Amino acid sequence: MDKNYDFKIKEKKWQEFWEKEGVFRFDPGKKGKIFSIDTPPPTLSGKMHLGHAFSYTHQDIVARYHRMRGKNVFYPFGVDNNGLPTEKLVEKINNIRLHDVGRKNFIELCRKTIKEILPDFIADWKNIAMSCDFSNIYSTISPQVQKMSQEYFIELFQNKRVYKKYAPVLWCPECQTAIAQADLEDKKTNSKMYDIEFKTNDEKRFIISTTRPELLSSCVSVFVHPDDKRYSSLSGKIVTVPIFSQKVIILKDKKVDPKKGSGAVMCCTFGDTTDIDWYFRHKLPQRLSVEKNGRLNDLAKEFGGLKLKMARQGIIEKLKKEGLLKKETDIVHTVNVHERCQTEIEILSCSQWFVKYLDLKKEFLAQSNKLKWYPPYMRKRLDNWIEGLRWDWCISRQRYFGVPIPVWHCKNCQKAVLPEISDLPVDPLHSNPKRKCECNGNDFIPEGDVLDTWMTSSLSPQIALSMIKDKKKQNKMLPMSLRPQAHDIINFWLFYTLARSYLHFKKIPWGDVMISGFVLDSKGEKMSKSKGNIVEPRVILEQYGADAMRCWASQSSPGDDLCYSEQEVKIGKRTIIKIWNASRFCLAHLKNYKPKNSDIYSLADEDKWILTKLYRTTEEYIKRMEKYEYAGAKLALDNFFWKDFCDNYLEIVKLRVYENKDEKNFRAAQFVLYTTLYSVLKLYAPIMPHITEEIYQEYFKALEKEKSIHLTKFPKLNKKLCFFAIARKFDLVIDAIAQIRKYKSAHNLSVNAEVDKIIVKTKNKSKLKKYLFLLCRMMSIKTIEIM
RNA sequence: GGGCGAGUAGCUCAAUGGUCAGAGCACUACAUUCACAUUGUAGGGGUUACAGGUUCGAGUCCUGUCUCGCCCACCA
Repeated sequence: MDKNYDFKIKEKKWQEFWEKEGVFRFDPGKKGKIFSIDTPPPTLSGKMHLGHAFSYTHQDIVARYHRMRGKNVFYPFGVDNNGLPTEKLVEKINNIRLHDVGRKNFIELCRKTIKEILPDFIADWKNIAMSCDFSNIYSTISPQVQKMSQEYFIELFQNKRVYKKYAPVLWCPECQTAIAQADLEDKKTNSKMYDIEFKTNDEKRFIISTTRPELLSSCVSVFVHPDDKRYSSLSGKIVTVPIFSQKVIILKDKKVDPKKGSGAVMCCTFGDTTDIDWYFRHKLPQRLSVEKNGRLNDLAKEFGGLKLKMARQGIIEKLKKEGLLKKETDIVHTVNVHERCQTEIEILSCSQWFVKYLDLKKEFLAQSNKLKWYPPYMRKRLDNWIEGLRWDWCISRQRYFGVPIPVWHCKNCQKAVLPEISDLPVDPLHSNPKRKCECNGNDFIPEGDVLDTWMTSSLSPQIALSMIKDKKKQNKMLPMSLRPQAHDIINFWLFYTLARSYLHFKKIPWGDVMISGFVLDSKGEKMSKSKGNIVEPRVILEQYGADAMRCWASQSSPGDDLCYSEQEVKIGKRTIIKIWNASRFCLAHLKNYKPKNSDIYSLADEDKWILTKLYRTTEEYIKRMEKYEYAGAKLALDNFFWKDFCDNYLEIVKLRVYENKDEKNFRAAQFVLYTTLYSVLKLYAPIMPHITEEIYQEYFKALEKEKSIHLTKFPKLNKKLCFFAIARKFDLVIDAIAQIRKYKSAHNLSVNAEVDKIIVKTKNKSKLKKYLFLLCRMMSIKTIEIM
């Protein structure tokens, strides 16, 4: 073995080897119980961020662990490259806006851009040593996936779970599309509360408070609290809205908070969700003055055509001039913004497609309860979300690059006409139905909207399994074993997948759910471009390598956030070097050694001690890993490897391997070095796949049939190599060694310094006696007295 | 406002209700041929956020308080 381990050369070498040899290719016919993973298909973006490197490492450790436990692991890989996120990326890269270039050109540009950036993007996942089957990567915009997405849409349509309706919807004026409840985010904003004077028909003046004076033209009523005595005489009266002069009625509703502002509030169609509620409950008229492009329309009179912010300024100025603006107060309040672009959302009425599921909350909660959550408390997040659902799922997007909604509308009777399954995928804009409408009509208006990207990615279990040719096998693999993902998309991807699985199959999509936390910067703050505290995985890989990065990532438990610390990546690198050097020592004494079972009859007590510790460590490691506690498993292994094996056992065994006097005794030591080192490597393999592969190939491969350490199985827990009583006795020797080291350290002596006589204090005089000779030789002491 | 989680050494975190609460990092001292200075040995460092309670025994269980983080709701 070389003196130094060069990760830059070796990591690349083994990644290429795994790929070339198809080490992680899935073979449905292979022996072993299947362990299937619903890998999160990363959303296509320029490059991987550290949060990805972190959470994908966790799932990869799990995949590698189960593979080495003898399971047949199905670990697919896909890329989510359709819909709004991809469109936003393409707009950014090419510095264009979708509506400016037109549908055809934009879709072409999307395809071209994806083709250019996809290989580099996928390479990032290979570089962190994901053990996915990369021989067959799915893409959510591929014709096959589009076909599936449309097919399942049609199924929902036929089951009356999907409907189109003219209704108030959440709207992003920036992206110019309807969005869903899940796409909202909170944002704290500095704003102003304006007190504006209204006047009733009989000239009574009163104040309403609003943060959105630009919606005055949309005002359809004024609300006060039923018990608010200040306004009891006003209710039922007609008021005139300032500037726009529409007459509206004053109504009572308990939702009004008398303490807020003046206690009187205007209701607009639509300012917020309360307005929608009032619109339906009080059967109010609609006055929609906000257009889809975020500008006011003619209802806003001279402010028509202005963007909302400009309109607000103009309206405020006019109110001031007319003496109707009584007060401005600075406030900080939270507004809903679109998660993809941070633009404040509007509510407007238009025709959209929805998945009807609000009636299924109870069923969804029951499904959530059937899942095994790691950590368990994450379930509450989902349950909370399900309980708080208020809108059916709006699934249509007024965008271009996505899965088209496979529907035509009959011009004659307005009915929706759907394609045949065998004709999928279709783009209604470029094809016609193959048969006439039921009404005999033959003229159609194609549906131009595309599906919400989550409509497709919520089918990830089906998409992943569709890559397995054997249909029977596919069905048997549902539910899948595990969904690993980060906690930020529990409300999106996890929920939607659970919902789809229930709607289509009445099944849970997977048995286990493992949730990863976030990566924070060294100060515990979120990483963001604006703060300039982003750490790129590429930089870490370049400097310390993938194994070191994985070593860092594996110290956090499921659900826990982790602060990035370069110092801790360095510890990962140190561990790798330690493994390398310990292996060099062991292998130097294992030349031409072939393990024989008979060697165990000559085991010395120190051998039995370390083998027992190994047994216990392996047991603990497996126990932890089965519960997805990779951090705990690693901790147990680190302690064993560093302290028990390197610091103590290797130091003790040196006497024997260097002097090499007794053949049997020597072979026993070799047996232990072989067994322990090999076990340590295997147990480290899921966490640090490259260094362990390198040492396996260097030595163990010649004695094994598997072409990669990652295809070998973990050491079996063998009771024959477990000697609890002797190990307990030998702990006294370890204690004595510690005492002697302490003495030498206190007297500024080197560990090897010769000492004439040392007195060791112990309660187990008789037990320790047996080991005095060993202690003397190991610690360079002439005589030891025990007390 | 509702829900969830966390609070243990300077920092990052361990610890089935059961020995004197442990590691790593950082700090200090010492040690250099023999796997490894990308090292080893040792040392200092604690009112386990606070206040009660249950128990033979509490970092761990219960109640309350405080602080921080996250999710959801509110958004006039």
